[in-house]
Amino acid sequence: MTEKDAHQWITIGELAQRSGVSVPAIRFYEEKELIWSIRTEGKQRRYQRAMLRRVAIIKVAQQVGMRLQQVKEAFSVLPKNKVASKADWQKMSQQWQASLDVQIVSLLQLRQQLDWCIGCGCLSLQQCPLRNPNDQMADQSAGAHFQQILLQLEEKQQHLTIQQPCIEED
Amino acid sequence: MTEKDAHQWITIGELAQRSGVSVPAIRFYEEKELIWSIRTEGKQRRYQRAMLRRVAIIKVAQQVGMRLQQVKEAFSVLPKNKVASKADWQKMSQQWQASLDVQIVSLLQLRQQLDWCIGCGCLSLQQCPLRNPNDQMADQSAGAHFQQILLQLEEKQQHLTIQQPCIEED
DNA sequence: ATCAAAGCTGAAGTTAACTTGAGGTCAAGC
DNA sequence: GCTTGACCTCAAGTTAACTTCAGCTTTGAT
Repeated sequence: MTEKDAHQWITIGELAQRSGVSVPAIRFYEEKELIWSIRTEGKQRRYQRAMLRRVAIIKVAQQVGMRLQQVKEAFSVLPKNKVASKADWQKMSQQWQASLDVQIVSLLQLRQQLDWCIGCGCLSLQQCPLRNPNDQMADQSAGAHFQQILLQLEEKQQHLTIQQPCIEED
Repeated sequence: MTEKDAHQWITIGELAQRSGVSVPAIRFYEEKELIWSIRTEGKQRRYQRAMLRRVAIIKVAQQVGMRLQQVKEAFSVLPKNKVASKADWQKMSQQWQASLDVQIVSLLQLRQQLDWCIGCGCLSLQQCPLRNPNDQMADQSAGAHFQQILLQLEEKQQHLTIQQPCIEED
């Protein structure tokens, strides 16, 4: 192994520590084929640094209620046994967007249902999104209020941080 | 029981069917104290129509990755043994917003990470949000792009419907 | 009065996503 | 060359959120 090659591969402990998940969890992800490794002569796992990105994505996806199976399916468009290129990730991105958007909209609806629908007094009225899921956001004031929530969230994002330790690669 | 009283209480079967979850699931939620009922002389459960709202909230919350325990905690600010008032729901709403916002921001980050960060070529660059979680969205173009995503989502919401059968109450 | 559909309890089974433990092997610094 | 922390496999245990099953009771329509 050259100096450069040595830099290319990391141990399971390093992957675990730097991505913030446990060592057995990493093995579990590999068993489920969300990530992959090569083995040393002594049968120990060595991961490419690029796996850090995958584990990070797994973690975020789980935080928002996705199953490992869904993540695996999303990853399935990425090439096996070589590092994914920019184009590969782009392809995955596109295929994932629809379900991500459904997820985001669900959350926004939940937030609205609590923050706005209930808060503004439509608890028992016809225009409540909960009562009329197909017809929601129909009137102007609803749309305006929705946009306002989005703008507030945009601000909030500058300050919020999700738990995501040292990731540094490629 | 008067005509009006009879209308007030629904069976477990009706609650299940109209909220779109199974009968055992309803019992399970009650056992976990997310909902409650009174009993008939013959020990059968009878629910207030208002429980439909709770079950609906449970379902949406689960879709976005929340645990029943979290939902229970959120519900805990609502009054026990009487129907929650508008003020009660408002109180719950406020207490839930912070964690909801974290959740939404996580999702938006995931979406961005795939759709924007990777798609635009910063996969291996310093300004990637994945690499610099504390410093993200710092520059102008990032902010502009983020806002654009939000606006697209707003449109999308008019067409997307989450699975949520007949809810009609109070 | 009867009888089927709907309900009841309690216990056991299921799936996802891990964790914990036992018993043995590798590799890197002294 | 040896020791010790990191790694290995395999198996069993755990928690959440239910589902399924067995055996019995209630309800409501005829």
